[in-house]
Amino acid sequence: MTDRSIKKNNMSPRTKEQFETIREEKSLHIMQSALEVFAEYGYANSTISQIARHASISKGLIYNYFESKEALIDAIINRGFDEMLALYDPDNDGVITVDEMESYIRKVVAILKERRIFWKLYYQLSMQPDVFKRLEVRIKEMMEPIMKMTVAYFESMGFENPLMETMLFSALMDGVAIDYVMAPELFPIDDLLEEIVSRYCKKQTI
Amino acid sequence: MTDRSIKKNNMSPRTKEQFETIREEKSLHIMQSALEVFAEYGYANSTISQIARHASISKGLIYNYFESKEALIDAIINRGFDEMLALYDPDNDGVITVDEMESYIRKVVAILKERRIFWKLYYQLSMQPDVFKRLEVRIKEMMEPIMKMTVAYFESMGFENPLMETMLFSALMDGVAIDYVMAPELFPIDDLLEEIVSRYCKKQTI
Amino acid sequence: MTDRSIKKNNMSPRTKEQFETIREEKSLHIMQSALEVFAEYGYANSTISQIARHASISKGLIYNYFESKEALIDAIINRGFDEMLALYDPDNDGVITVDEMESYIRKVVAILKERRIFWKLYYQLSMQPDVFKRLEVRIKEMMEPIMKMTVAYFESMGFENPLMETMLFSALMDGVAIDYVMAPELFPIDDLLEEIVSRYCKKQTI
Amino acid sequence: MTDRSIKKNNMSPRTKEQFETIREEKSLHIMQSALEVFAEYGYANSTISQIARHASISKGLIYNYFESKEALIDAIINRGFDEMLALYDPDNDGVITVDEMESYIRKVVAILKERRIFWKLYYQLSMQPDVFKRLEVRIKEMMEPIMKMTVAYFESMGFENPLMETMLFSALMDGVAIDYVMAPELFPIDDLLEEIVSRYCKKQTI
DNA sequence: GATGAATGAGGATTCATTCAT
DNA sequence: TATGAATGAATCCTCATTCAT
Repeated sequence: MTDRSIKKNNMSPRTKEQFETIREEKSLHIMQSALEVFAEYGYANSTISQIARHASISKGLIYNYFESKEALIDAIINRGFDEMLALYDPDNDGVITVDEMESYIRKVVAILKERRIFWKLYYQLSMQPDVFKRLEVRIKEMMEPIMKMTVAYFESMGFENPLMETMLFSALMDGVAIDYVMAPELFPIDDLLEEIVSRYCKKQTI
Repeated sequence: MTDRSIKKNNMSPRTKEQFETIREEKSLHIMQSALEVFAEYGYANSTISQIARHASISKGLIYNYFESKEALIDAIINRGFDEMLALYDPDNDGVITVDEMESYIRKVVAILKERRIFWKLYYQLSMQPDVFKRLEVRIKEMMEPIMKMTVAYFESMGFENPLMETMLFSALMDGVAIDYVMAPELFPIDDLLEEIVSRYCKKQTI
Repeated sequence: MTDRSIKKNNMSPRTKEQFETIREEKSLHIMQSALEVFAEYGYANSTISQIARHASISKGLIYNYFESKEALIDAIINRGFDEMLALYDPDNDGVITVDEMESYIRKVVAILKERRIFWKLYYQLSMQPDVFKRLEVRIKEMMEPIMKMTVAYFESMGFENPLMETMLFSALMDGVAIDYVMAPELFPIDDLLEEIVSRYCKKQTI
Repeated sequence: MTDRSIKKNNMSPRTKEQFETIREEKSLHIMQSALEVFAEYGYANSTISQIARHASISKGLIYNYFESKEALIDAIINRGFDEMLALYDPDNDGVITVDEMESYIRKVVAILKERRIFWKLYYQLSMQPDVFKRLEVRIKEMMEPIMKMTVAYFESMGFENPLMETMLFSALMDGVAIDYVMAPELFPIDDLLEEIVSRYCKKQTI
């Protein structure tokens, strides 16, 4: 009560901060709702009306926050990438240890599980030629350090052909991700995770 | 019957077989053109007009051969599946030898290379929830014998957990396929093929 | 006056007059901003948001002063007309002298130059059928005395067909106004003004 | 009857010529219908639906013939210009005689009367800043030879300041055109025409 | 008075599909 | 069989206007 009266102590307009908070929250809400709809029905099959309904807002409001349907999906994807980078952060310049590799693999799987819907949409879009073009640059930016790290890792592990090993490893991870994302209930990702870890991160003793 | 064949003789219109051949060819031509357009622009972004233009025919004619855009894509996919099955034909009920496994892997990659565009479209569609539903049954039908075969293979090879090995193997093959299909010029599929073969089909000698 | 300065001293609320002055000023500010936007982009292409931005106020505030976009443009036009009438004031009931005619012509041109933007908008709107209907009555009201005066003038000057002369004169003035308003830098209105004056207001001496 | 049976003698597709005829006719029909709607309600207030209804066709068909509403109005204006140029054709390089000037003035008025609706739309649009920009180049192209001719005429007629005379004359013609186009029933254009002719094309005899 | 988030009716445009020829 | 004109439902997007604060 007191709380409330403080908040609405007068009829003056909202402060800049209040507006910013609203924008931030609503923007996220729209992105989340859109993500769900896109992932469920596919980007092309989802309509702005559907998203608005799902988010319990009006169509027009979406355009108050995003220039277009395309800008909306771009924002969603970019935010997803940012989140992943924040979680992942591969700023290792030097040698990757076995432990670090294990940690990386586990992180990838954890993110996959936590944000499965996002990754479902991501894979859906990345197969779409036109969207792919828009994502290409960011994807390359993101993948490069990871690839480098992986090559370095396999080198340090004494593999004969680290580059090929990296490609095999990447393909495996891609395949695991897609198979899981498309049918999580059928895909025992945790078991596979352990297997992959034990296969790629066994500390070579003796 | 007789009546008909008599009529056909003067003014010599085409025979029934000729008609059918023409229909068949035209139908294939449309499917091929559509495949190319779909793969290039994505299914949803491709219009019937575009396909007609690409095939150098009229819009209307497409509807003479296919009920709808959906029927067209279904026909393309089914034909692709049929082709693959024809090439592959895994009717081995019994034990799979190492040679057979190698042959299988090589065949998959060969098909992938030969009909890359088709597979690009296939992966694109299979990520699309609505299309996926239509494909699901056929995919499962196709995959089941392959999965069975693979499990049997790993069993016969004495793997501890053949089912998991199969999933890892499938994920790897999926990943390889997707990575290749999306960026063939960057992906050294032939090298990887040899590596995979040597890894999974090494005759375990003592 | 005294009153006002007293009240201002103790944080006290503004007087009624102050409020009205503020309202009046803000209202004028909005009208001026809107005029500029309308003239630049055209009435239909201008949005309330644009006007608000141009006036550095919020959208909502505009509706605090004007019922609607239509009411806003009406207010602008009416104010422009009022200003013109105030400047012009053709309350001559009797005979118009040559000097009066000259003065009238000069005034029209002066107003045109001073408030070019307004007239640009005016011509823009008057060509728009729907807006024209709303303006029609006022325009006729304004034009009638001017027309009458002009007819009387040409009569008094001994023209054979004063009505036609009036129409020609009006058309000329209209044409000059439009040509100037649309491309002021290309149109030597001052030279033309002198020519028109010398042509229509030469005191016919013998 | 016979005629008809010839036309529909078989069920074969339309020939290229037939299609071209259809396109040409329908395109003109749409432009004419759109012109009427635009002139009546103003460009911005007219909807494609309205035009379609007025033309008794579907909305979609309009887009089969014109890329956009903008392209439609551009086509209308350009066609109007072309028609005028075809009628007018001022390829006089040398001296303009009094008769030619008279003929020109009469032609302008005749065109104005014949295609009043078009000119009403034209003036409406030319006041619209955005449309004006698109028309500007063509207008200048069209006006230049006319202006040149007029200057030459006034020069040859021994006027002191032919350039200013040309501007006055143009302004007068503009004013006449606009006044007539906006309210033809109130504007005695034929009388004015005679007056203008007699004023500007009197053969100066001694 | 002032703000800008929110609404929703309305308009331009697209495109699968039909149909007359 | 083959053509492309024609349809109209569906969709994106805009923007005047309202409203809570």
